[in-house]
Amino acid sequence: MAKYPFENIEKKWQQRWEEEKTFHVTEDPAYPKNKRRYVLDMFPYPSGAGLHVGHPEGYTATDIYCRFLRMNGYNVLHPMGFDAFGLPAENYAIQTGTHPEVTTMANVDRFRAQIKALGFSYDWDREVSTCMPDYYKWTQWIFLQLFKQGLAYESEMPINWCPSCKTGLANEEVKDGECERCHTKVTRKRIRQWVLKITVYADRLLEGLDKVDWPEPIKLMQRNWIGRSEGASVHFSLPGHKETLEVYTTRPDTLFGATYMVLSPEHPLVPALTTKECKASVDAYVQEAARKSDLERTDLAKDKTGVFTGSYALNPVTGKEIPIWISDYVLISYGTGAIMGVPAHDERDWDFAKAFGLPIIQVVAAAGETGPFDREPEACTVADGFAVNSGQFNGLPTPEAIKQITAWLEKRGIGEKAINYKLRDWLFSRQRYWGEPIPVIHCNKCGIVPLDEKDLPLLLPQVTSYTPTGTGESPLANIPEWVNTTCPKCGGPAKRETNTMPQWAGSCWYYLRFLDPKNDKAFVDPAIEKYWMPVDLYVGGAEHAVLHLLYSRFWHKVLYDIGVVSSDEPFLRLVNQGMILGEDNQKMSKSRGNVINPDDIINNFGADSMRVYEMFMGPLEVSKPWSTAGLVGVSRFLERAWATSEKPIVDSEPSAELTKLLHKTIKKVSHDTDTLNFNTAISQMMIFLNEVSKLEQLPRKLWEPFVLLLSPYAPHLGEELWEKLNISKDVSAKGSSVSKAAWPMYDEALTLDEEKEIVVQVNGKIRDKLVLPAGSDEETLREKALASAKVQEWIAGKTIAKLIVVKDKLVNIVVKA
RNA sequence: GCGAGAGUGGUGGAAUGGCAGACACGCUAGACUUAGGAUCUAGUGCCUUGCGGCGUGAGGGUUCAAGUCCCUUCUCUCGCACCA
Repeated sequence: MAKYPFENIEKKWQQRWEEEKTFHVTEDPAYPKNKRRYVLDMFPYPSGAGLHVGHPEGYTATDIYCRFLRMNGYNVLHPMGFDAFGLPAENYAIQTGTHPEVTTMANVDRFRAQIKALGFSYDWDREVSTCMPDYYKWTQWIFLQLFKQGLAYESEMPINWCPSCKTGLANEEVKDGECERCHTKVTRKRIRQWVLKITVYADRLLEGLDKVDWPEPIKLMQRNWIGRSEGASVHFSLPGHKETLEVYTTRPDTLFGATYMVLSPEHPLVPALTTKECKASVDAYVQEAARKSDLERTDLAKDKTGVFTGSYALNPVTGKEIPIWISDYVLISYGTGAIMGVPAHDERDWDFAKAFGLPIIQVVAAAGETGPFDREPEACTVADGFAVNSGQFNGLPTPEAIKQITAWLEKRGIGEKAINYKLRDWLFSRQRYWGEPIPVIHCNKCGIVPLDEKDLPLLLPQVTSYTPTGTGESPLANIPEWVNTTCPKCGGPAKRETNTMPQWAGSCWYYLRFLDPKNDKAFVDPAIEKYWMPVDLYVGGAEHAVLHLLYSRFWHKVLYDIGVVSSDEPFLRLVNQGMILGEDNQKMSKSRGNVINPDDIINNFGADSMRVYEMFMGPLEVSKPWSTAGLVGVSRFLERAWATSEKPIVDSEPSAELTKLLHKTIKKVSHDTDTLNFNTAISQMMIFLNEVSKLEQLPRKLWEPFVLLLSPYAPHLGEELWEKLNISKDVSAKGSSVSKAAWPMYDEALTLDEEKEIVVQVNGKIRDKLVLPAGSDEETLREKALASAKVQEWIAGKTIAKLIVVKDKLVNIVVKA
């Protein structure tokens, strides 16, 4: 069989689509709200390596879905753009002196060409790149809104610092104590930073998850990251000091068991609480802790360390003095940076008390435990139970004890109900060049002054050196003529902010810019925003579970609160595509040499084969290995479709059997495409084609619907086959495209079989099969089953205990010896 | 350690609690040929000469019936990791 001319076909149709703007979309009011869909891909970072086979997986899925929706009468917004600010281009600039804009634009061009070569139905008139001034003008504008809302502030806390990237990192960017990007060990550094108050939105971000159709694991990851917990604040008085020591605990019911306190080494009260005798050891410990990296303080040092401060606090319920220690197992960044030590009911406190010989008092007993409870317990128990050794609260089950002790504390003004989060504010500035300049000015007189909105965009200046200073200042700090400016408020001399925004900034809101990408009056026109938003389907990798997807939701909620967007959640439905592994079942990587290049596949097998194969590999959501042999199988399927199309088209009626198969196929492909189960939809099309390709002549009634079904999957071949079909109808004129044709309908009646194969089981084992008219009643099934000779052999001499009949499916005869 | 997900032929994978292995790859045999990642036909879970038996990581359970539901357990992948 001749190889089908995919090179010509694919080039031809890609040109046609481009020239005729086939996929250009407008806010046509004729479509009611329920006939509009916004289907979004996670836009790529245009790396120097070019497109990866992973990219087309999600892009093909959404493309098929969009084409399917259009053919079903929907107005579909399906845009693409580029996440174009980022470190690799800047690092390349440091090595070669080439401006990041030059490399980035070259990479964007390459990515665009590669993406277009796959025949996706994007509206390219809406393309955006986050590094373009007319785009980042609005990123800066959003920053100003955050600033005005009091959600952006400067801070000088010790932060995660990547010595290799020479920049600060957000908590979300640190994995296993390493920089997520370059795997360098993260150290701590104290420099001035811009921080966004994402914590203010913690509850809203949590609640919003209940409203969206996202994979549960992703929701769970976000919930865990936000890490809300309920408990109580307790104020311990400090004999000899005016201050009190506040701690946060989720187990106020264990207060009677608090036998010591621990402060984080960074806690502000440490100097005041340290007695003369203990000063030397405390100072040494504090210094040692400051020197350690986070990793050393956690992973490598599970053995508890700490020193006594020499001071005591009063346990508010027992009135006893308990010693105050410092230890690095208490984190300054969570709660109040201080804890009460309840060794009997907290593993960490148990370890600490054991290490330093501190008293351990049991205050919670398991249900049924009888005591006595006056001895030191043998093991730490964290489970709920009932209170013991807790005075008036004895006997209360844990939840009730928590309530009552909290109320008791509140009444005396020494404690109250409290809520805490693991989520920290978002460290938003980077000490690098290739990012959005933060649009604020530092004035000696007026302090921090935001730029006026009319002065946006604040352009990135040209620099001679891209090398980060490494001292905590960006390369922008080395350009005096840019840094030195005048204060917009007082007109006096002032300095520009030299930090830039992280890469997440541009990707936080790109889905909004796609709506109205050329608007220079607003970041999006409100009417257009209302027309499309929110995003109906968002497809991308799971690696963004807590980074991009949390940041985006945060910004979106702020934009909602200031009234510039109409929904409080941006992405209604999220689907994560699985990773495509190498043929060796390992993650694709240059070092393993198992990388598949999409360009090679397109050149050798065509874009349609690539698309259909990636969808045929398995379910969209799971990881699966690449197999070139599997690709060949799909390629043969398309070859066969082409070969079949070369047969003479006839208007005669197809056989009843094939008509039935056609209607079953339309039904299954329609359903499976709608639910994104592309692999089984393709399988059904293969079954159909295997039968139809046996014919000598091709009935139009079979072939037309099949071409329509195939066309979202293999759009170039689809167009070509459609054109071939319609030559006699003379509608191959300009503007005609299979993508504008109507999706085929099926007749439910024609999908039903007249005869059903009935399985006959004896004691659950298949002993015979009967063919009976569909809908045969139970009585008939029973009679026919019992009449079967094979069945008779198996039930001879036995008594029938039970007889189960499932209509149109099976008969199970349960017999006893 | 905690949390989540996944374990089905030689391979990728199908299966509203009702015929396990659709579809595809690979393999075997045959046909054909303009030797092409051809094409066509038949076969292909394991054991057994056969009747038949056994099979969805392992072990229990519920059910007339379990890949599917429940419990226990193992392995792998991912996420979090002293968050009080």
